Amino acid sequence: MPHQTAGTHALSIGELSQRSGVAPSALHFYERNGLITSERTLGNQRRYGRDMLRRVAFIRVSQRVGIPLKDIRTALDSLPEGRTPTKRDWSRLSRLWRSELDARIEALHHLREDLDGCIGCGCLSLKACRLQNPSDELGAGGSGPVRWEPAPGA
Amino acid sequence: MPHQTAGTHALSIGELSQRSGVAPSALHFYERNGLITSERTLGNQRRYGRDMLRRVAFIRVSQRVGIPLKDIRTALDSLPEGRTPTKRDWSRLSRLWRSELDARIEALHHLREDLDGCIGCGCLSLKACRLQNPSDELGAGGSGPVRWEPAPGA
DNA sequence: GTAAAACCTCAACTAAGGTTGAGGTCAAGC
DNA sequence: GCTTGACCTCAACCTTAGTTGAGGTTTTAC
Repeated sequence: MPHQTAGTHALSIGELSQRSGVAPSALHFYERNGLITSERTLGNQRRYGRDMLRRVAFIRVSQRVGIPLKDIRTALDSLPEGRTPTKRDWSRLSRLWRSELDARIEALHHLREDLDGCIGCGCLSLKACRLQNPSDELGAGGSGPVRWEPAPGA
Repeated sequence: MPHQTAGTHALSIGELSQRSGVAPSALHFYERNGLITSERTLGNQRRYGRDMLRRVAFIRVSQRVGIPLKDIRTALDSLPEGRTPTKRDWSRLSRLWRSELDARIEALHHLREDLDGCIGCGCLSLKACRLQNPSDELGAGGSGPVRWEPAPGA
């Protein structure tokens, strides 16, 4: 540990890990995948700017919303280069997931209705039961709603 | 194709695949994992009873709800052996996922509230922002609510 | 100045839910 | 009776999101 305990110095990977609650191996992984960046010491050890704390925070929050890392990366790539992102920047990004979350909730409500129908009839019939014909709601080849669940078979 | 086109004969894997919309490779996979079963012809080809249609249907529906195959298998194992499941049986199983779905919806609502807070302040602060402290709601080592999302870091 | 803790890279492994391909067999129709 | 499509097994591979371990280097603390 360096002398400063809560100052403004660059963070080692251990410190970032501690403060963000994300394992060092995961931070390595994020860096390999372009989600975070680091400077290096003369001895090749990573040093993170303090804005990386918020960046990692954003990554975790996004994951909680269910966004895949690939998409999180795309969002992060839209941050301005050359300057530390402001609160306004982060605010904008967070807003991105808001509609995602709404859609997800909507879809679960639908699913619940359908499930209730099926609980009632116990049918699960391929012909009659809507639960059996997701093509209905995914557009069956058209450009329907976004497929927000992992979509097992596709 | 056999002569009967819509009768009551046992289904080949191709037929089950067609009628259920699930790829043969996935059916193989389900069988390997004990989610479905088949008889074999003298020539070692799979023949499925017609109740497998509903079984596969249940599997897909469950996946849409977000239940992992392992748990779907546990549910299926609770079906009575020796007789074809009735609608009542399927109804009971479907009801199993109902509370699962409710919990999921609940959790997303919470998350949305938290996200709204963060959109407002743009903070993502490790100290102040609830989104940053999921330990709050996961009990931080206690036995809190069920962790229903993949929980990336744990 | 040295020991221990922290760090480095790289490769291999994990889990879920499958898909793909090789090499060989079965069954249906003509 | 033979061809063709459907089927069989088994092993390897895919994606996502990482973890684990080996073997070696840096930093920190005393």
